[in-house]
Amino acid sequence: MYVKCRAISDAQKVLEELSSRDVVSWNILISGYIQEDEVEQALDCVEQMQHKGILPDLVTYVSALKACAKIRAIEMGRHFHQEITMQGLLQNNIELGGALVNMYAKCGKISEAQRVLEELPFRDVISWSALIAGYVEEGQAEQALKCSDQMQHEGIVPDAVTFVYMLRACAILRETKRGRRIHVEIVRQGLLQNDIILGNALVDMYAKCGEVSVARCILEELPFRDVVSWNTLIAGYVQEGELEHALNCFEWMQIDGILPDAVTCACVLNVCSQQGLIQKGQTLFMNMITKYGVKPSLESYTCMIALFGHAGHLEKAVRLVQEVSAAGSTTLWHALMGSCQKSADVNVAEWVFEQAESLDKSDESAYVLLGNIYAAASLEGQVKRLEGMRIRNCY
DNA sequence: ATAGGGTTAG
Repeated sequence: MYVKCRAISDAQKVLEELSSRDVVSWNILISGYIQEDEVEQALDCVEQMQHKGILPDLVTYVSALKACAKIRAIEMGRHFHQEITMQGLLQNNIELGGALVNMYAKCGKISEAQRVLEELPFRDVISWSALIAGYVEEGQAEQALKCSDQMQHEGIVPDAVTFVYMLRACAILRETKRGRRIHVEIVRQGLLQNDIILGNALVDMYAKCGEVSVARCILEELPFRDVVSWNTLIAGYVQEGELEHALNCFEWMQIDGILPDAVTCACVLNVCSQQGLIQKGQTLFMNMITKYGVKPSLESYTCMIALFGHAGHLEKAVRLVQEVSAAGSTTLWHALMGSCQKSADVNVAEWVFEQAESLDKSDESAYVLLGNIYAAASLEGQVKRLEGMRIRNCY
């Protein structure tokens, strides 16, 4: 109950207070920690239970492998694999096989994942999909599609998850034709009616293949859309250089009742920055906090500073740098000085440098950047003078 | 009673 209510510390407390604990109570706590992304704790529990003389069962191993997959702990994963083999647990349990293939695939050990799959007494759509996923994540899209063929040759029908990976493979290869065949199959299975993730993967496949207008049609025909659907389409337009359309989608998504998230804001802010759309960028930057509940990241600031910098609104840019913590300011001075470098304006760069210096004398990067700008303008004397200053101020 | 694979940027 506590695990399902996401009150993991209460679950832990109850477990500690039990007069006796069996493998099931431990398994429940372990799966709870994994659910909360507290993977180290989960693995710790596996050790603790063994220490207390309780042997892991196949459910424990499934969770343990999932934990290893999450943090790419290949050595520990191999250790569990060994224990599983010694106990002969793979012979009669299909879930364990899937978890094992997934663990190797997530750790980037595709050939081991492949070998494990081949040696399983039973293969199903899940263990196959885990392997296909591994190939896709490694960028080996051809292999991923070959696997899906082989799977179907064994009489196993792809499901929504398999299709997501097959579509991603097509996107990597820009294989619109193959993607379209998969699309037909998905429609035939009626999978688009209640699966937004699959719908989004389809939109993404067409977008990445350069068919953004098709992607848009798919998006519009989905039974509903979420923030990822719109982000995918916006990214597609950006990729094709259709920035106007990208900005329009930003409006459409809000009309559609979807609140932009951090990904949306990052994309749109980049578009504003590329296009020199100061007003739009500034409005978005303000709305992030007040309307969308998105805390501007360091990248958002970098974007705004590049935008202000290129437009010559340096006071605004400097004020923005002053807003963020010292930890991020180095990056932002880089961005600001960088925008001076592009316009090759030595005077402006010097002014920005003075602003930076008055804030943080120990920061070397401002010296390096101004030095580069002097060098680009062949002002060797200034380079030397600056070097002298840097040595005095930074050491 | 507890357990396996999934989407978007740069």
